[in-house]
Amino acid sequence: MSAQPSLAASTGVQPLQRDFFARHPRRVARDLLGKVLVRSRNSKNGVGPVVLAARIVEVEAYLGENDPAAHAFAGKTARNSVLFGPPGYAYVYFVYGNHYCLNVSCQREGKAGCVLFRALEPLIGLETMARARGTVLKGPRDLPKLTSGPGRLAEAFGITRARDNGSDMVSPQSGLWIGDDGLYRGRVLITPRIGITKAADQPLRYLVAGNAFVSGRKRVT
DNA sequence: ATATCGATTATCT
DNA sequence: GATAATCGATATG
Repeated sequence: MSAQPSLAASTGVQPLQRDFFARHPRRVARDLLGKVLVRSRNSKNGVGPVVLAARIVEVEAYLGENDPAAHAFAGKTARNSVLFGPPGYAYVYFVYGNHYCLNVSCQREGKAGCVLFRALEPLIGLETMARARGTVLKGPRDLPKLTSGPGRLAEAFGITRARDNGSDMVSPQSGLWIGDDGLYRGRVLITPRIGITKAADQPLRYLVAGNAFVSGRKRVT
């Protein structure tokens, strides 16, 4: 037994294996629904470790060099090099001069592919997320604005390219990882991807049916 | 409730 | 110089 309980133990979440990500982005995207994104890092004022956790409820698959909408489409560059590396690593990019977006690499070295995180359902550390978002929680109505949308969830988790690009999302020690708590059951809905102009018709967006934290307008299904 | 628009900068042509 | 895997504010029904 270690002196401190492991983060996996304290959150009740077991990290995913590398193999999970060594598959086609469509498979990975589908199977990421219901898993848990965990942030752990030392706090600045030394009060204690910061732990954030949220359930993944909406993602999009990007298919690499054959997908006109993917950052990997034009080949490997300094910006997207993580996508061409091994699976299970964080690809963080900056967009519209304002926001960071989080992806996880898939498939295998040399074969780019990834999944974009679009919405989360907060589980642990809601107040910290609200602070990071520059808001104060007054009621349940405020919760979706914390983590519904790729830019919002990145801000809530304090994700930046400088800090997190290239992090190993299979290792709790990296401070940003994905795990399974075995609790989730939900129905999956598949729709076209959002906010893109190329290949906008392909159904590569995966979401949990009826979940209140999914981004975009409410939908009756 | 839905539509439109401006902000702001890394990256690529 | 143009564009962008977005968000929040403002305008309008």
